[in-house]
Amino acid sequence: MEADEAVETIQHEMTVFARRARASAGRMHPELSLVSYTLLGHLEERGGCRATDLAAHYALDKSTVSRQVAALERARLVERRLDPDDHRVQVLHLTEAGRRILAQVTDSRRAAFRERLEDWPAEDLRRFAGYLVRYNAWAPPDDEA
Amino acid sequence: MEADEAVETIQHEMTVFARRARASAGRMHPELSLVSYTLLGHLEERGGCRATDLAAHYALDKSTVSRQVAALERARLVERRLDPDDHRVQVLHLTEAGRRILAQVTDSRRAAFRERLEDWPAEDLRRFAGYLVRYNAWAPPDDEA
DNA sequence: ACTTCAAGTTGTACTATACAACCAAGTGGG
DNA sequence: CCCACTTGGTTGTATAGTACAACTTGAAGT
Repeated sequence: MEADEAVETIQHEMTVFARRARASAGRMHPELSLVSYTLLGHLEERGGCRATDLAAHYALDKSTVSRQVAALERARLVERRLDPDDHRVQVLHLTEAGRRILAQVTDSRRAAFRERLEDWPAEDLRRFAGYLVRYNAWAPPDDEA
Repeated sequence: MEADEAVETIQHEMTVFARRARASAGRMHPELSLVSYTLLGHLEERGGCRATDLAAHYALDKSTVSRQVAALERARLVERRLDPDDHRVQVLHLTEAGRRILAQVTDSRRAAFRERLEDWPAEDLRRFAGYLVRYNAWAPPDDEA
């Protein structure tokens, strides 16, 4: 395979993947959309942050995040704590239920990935993981993420 | 990196990518959504097919395809030809304009990918492409695509 | 204090999608 | 030959996710 051809293949396969991902994620976990899952994961990693940070980090409009967070709060997966120093700010935290659901969905996603990748040699897994990190780390001129 | 860790990284990075892809594809090409682009590409490859085939191939509801195709027809990018042997069937074909737009978007997407991948050694490109093909080729128990 | 800025919410609109109900055209058994 | 069934497609309706614009409230700077 030529390098140019490889680029085209990458383009094609990434496109295929992108088209499939949301729908299949939704089918796997009707209880937690890909976006909600991502936001919950971010909260877990950071141990709480502001809606604005989520919006900036994921290139979503603040209104979008506002509604997502409202839904997550209704579902009792996150809670908001008013920042005592700046009353405009609501710091978002996972609830116990949120942590539980997140862990559960993460497990089930992990199981799906494991199954999908179970026949791969360890060396290929490592390389593939590395390539993906490198691919995603690329910062576009006008950042997209 | 351990193999398990690699699987987690793959999961994480694929998730990140999936979340970003549609939005950025939309921003790159407001004139042709990712789905429309994919459908047009399919028509180009096959040189015409039925709406039902598109629906089956991309795991989309026939109503979804119907509306997408209707929009593409309104935009004069595809045309429908009634199958003379079976009047239920409409065979879809790219129009000249459709071919043109498709080529243009493909070029611009290709340029974006090339830019993103320009610093990669050829060997890495080849391997990455191979991994993606292999990843996407996996047929889930209850197929998703 | 008045202006300006920042964080969020709400109104509105649009796209992609699914499911169900439907129509129209073939197909096959009695 | 007719009626039931199947297949390809459209339309009605509902939902999720998203953006943009207008607004509210609180903070900060001159």
